[in-house]
Amino acid sequence: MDFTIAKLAQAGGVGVETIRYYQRRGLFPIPKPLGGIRRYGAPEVRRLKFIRAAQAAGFTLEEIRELLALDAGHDHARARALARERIGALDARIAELEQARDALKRLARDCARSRGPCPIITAFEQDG
Amino acid sequence: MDFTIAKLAQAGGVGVETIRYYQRRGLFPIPKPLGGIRRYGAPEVRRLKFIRAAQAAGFTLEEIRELLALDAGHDHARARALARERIGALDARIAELEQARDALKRLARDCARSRGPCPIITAFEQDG
DNA sequence: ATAGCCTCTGTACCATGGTACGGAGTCAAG
DNA sequence: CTTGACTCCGTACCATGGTACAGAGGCTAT
Repeated sequence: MDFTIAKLAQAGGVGVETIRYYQRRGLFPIPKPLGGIRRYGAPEVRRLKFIRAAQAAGFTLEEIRELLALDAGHDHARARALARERIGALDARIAELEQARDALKRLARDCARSRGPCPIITAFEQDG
Repeated sequence: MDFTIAKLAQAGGVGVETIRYYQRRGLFPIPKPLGGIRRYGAPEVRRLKFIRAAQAAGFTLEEIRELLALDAGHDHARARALARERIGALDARIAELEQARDALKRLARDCARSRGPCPIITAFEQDG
């Protein structure tokens, strides 16, 4: 509950430089130090975890900055708009990756059986 | 069937500079010009489409370069190893994106109904 | 009170996948 | 036989998301 930047970084599973980077990017508040060194606590750990989770959902740091700037979470409309936008992008990306995965699976199967040019390479060349 | 670089780029839906970049990266052969200017044909269009398809599947340009270097597609074993590796990564990434999407969907629904702090923001802070 | 580790600040550098630009050469049409 | 569009080449620059490092100062244990 009383962290230096290194402890905070460790708690969030990131590097110290990453925290500083987030501070520079405006994703992270810069607490006023009690004498030269900044102290962090549970809210900062949560914020850090939020950033990582949002990143996993494909939000860019800039979008995350905006989400965080919807101070205390009272601008529901804007947050929902960002969420909907991201859900759409996620649906599209998931479909794309599934298609790619299924194509690769088929090809890997065929490849094990065929002779001559590898289907993994030739197939992509046809319908790519 | 007789393309300059601009036509090739157009056929593949990329920019001219992107083709040159691929040439520099070794993903693309540099045909010997018939006098100062290079000519491309159907095989180059296929190769370009292959590159774009492989990118959509999440291969890096370096991996694509390797796939293409499995000259004429005869190194099945290596191609399959790359494919399997990529399939695993795709499965993992798809699962991650699905989880993120489902979480966002739930939150967007809750957000429409709630008052006070927005669930989209607070929820990520809990379980992020 | 000093060694040794940590912090702060600023700046530079990295990988990835391009994108832009200047200068010179090429090519087809008028 | 020149104009205008395109090509080639090299180099520089861009965004994204960090990562590294130098120099100065702070903190803690001995």
